[in-house]
Amino acid sequence: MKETLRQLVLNASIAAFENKEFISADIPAFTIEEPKADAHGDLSTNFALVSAKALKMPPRKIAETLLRHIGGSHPLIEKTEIAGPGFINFFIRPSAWYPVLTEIHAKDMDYGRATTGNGQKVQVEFVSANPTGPLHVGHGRGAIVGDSTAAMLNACGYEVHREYYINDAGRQIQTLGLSVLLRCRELAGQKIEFPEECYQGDYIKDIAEELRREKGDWIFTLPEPEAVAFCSRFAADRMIIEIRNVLNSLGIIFDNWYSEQAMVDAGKVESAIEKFKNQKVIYEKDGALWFNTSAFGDEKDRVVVRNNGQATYFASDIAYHQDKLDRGFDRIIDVWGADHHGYIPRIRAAIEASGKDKSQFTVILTQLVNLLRQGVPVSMGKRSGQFITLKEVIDEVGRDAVRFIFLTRNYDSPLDFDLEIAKQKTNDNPVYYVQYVHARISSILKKAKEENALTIPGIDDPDLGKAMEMIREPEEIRIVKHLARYPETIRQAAELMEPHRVAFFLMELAGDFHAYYNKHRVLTEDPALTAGRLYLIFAVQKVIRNGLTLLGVSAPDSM
RNA sequence: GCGCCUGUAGCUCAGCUGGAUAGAGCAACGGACUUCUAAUCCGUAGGUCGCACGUUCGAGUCGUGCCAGGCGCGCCA
Repeated sequence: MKETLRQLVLNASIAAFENKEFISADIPAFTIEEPKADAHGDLSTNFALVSAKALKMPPRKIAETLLRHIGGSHPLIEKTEIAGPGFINFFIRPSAWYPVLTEIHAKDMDYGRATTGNGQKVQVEFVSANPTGPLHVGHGRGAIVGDSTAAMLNACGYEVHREYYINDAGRQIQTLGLSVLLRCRELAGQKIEFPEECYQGDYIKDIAEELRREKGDWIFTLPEPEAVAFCSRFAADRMIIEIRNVLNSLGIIFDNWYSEQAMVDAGKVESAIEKFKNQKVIYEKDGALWFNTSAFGDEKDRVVVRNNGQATYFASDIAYHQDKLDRGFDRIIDVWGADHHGYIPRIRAAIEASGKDKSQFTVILTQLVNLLRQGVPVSMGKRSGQFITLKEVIDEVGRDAVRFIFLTRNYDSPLDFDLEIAKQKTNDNPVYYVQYVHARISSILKKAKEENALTIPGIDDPDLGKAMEMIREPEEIRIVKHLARYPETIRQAAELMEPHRVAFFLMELAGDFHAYYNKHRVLTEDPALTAGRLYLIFAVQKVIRNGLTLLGVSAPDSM
């Protein structure tokens, strides 16, 4: 619809130019958009305002000229007007919206899908929490934002690859192993000193118990370094399984779990360092190796290999991102917690140093989550071991509500997650509001089926046209207009990587539907009217279902 | 001190990359179930868009400077 109008406006401006009424055919970018107020029509353009300078004419004069060339008898347009400083408002004929419904029914699950991605390969890496402890709600936010962003990119024709990077090399894994080993000794009755830098949580004890069940005292026969190494591997494997289960319970499935250790073992860190040494972006100073990140906009250069010969975390990340590029992804998206933002410039430097365009690399920073219970902050201290895990939150609140809550905020804003509010089945928790639409419509369709005289017209049904003509209540037109915006919403959400736009779209659509439902009956005495309304609400149900699916939220038939 | 993010109704948040009279939900108040699910709807009330300049036909949106809060600024991960 928008595109049709855009063409109409452009053609009219060209006609005016050829008629020497406009002095230029070079028109600045103008918009076609839905005005906020219904009184301003269905669609509106600022053409006359933005082109006033180029045409050296007052906006209202431009608008008049343009409208004269558009003429008064377009099949889509009921009427036009010039308003305010020079907006042109278009009022669309109700019948012009009907094809949207037919399109929804024809495309069904594919309604809203686009091909703008052109099959480009995109990798979305998210969560990637260290396997040294359970996931918390902050990880949950990244998980859900990452997963839904991936889903939206996929819906727009990108070939999406979801990946989890496992930090299973390095010191924190050693610490994990040591923590477990000490707990094993404790279980065996030995007196131990449990260091403060070890992981304090009870899950360490659980893993230690499991290890003892499987291996008994065997672990104590190993020399300490080997025992720690074994415990590290054992514990990390257990943690990964646990993490995977929790993410699965949110409906999140990764295409790949990428092991840092495996990458190191394959020599990829060394070869990446070698490569950048040859390019002279890695150099030696004070016995350490440095990456020349400041040449790419970072505050200062960063150490890659310490003077004791140990590679830093950054070295692994250089190699990892190099490997992503080598795997042929056109775009790389990393979802990180906001506390890692200082890390972006150096990773970006590593990407640019390998000759890639920085636009191919995007970081989504999800802001902090404050976990509350009835407005009171819940302690999140990892050190104390006293924290509420993501699993506990999901168990208490439910998958759909957790996902929706994280998706009704821009990831840029810090988020208060109140467990008590999340549990309530009210409008503080709008997931139910949206799902209720789906359930209500299912209920109507079921009833229509039971009264089997009432059926939804098929696309080839000769009576379809007549049925659609019955859709003319303002509340109905409002819904159809809303449905028409769905594909654009998905495109924007994907392009901007802002899945919350879809959640808000659904809430607004739900609002329109509930208002309609309370005012009008779908199942009536008039077969044509009923058919038209069934056609409408079935389309609503499909869009709600499609949108919820992208958000990873279920669309129940009854509630 | 420097960098990133945030600041919109009492609370939680939107605001479609600059449009017209700034919107929802919750909370408050008043109404609507013998009808397809009341997890719903209708109405009332609620605002100096942190503050100040600037950019232009037009600013919650862009720029600069302040103020407030959060998070970062290791040869840690």
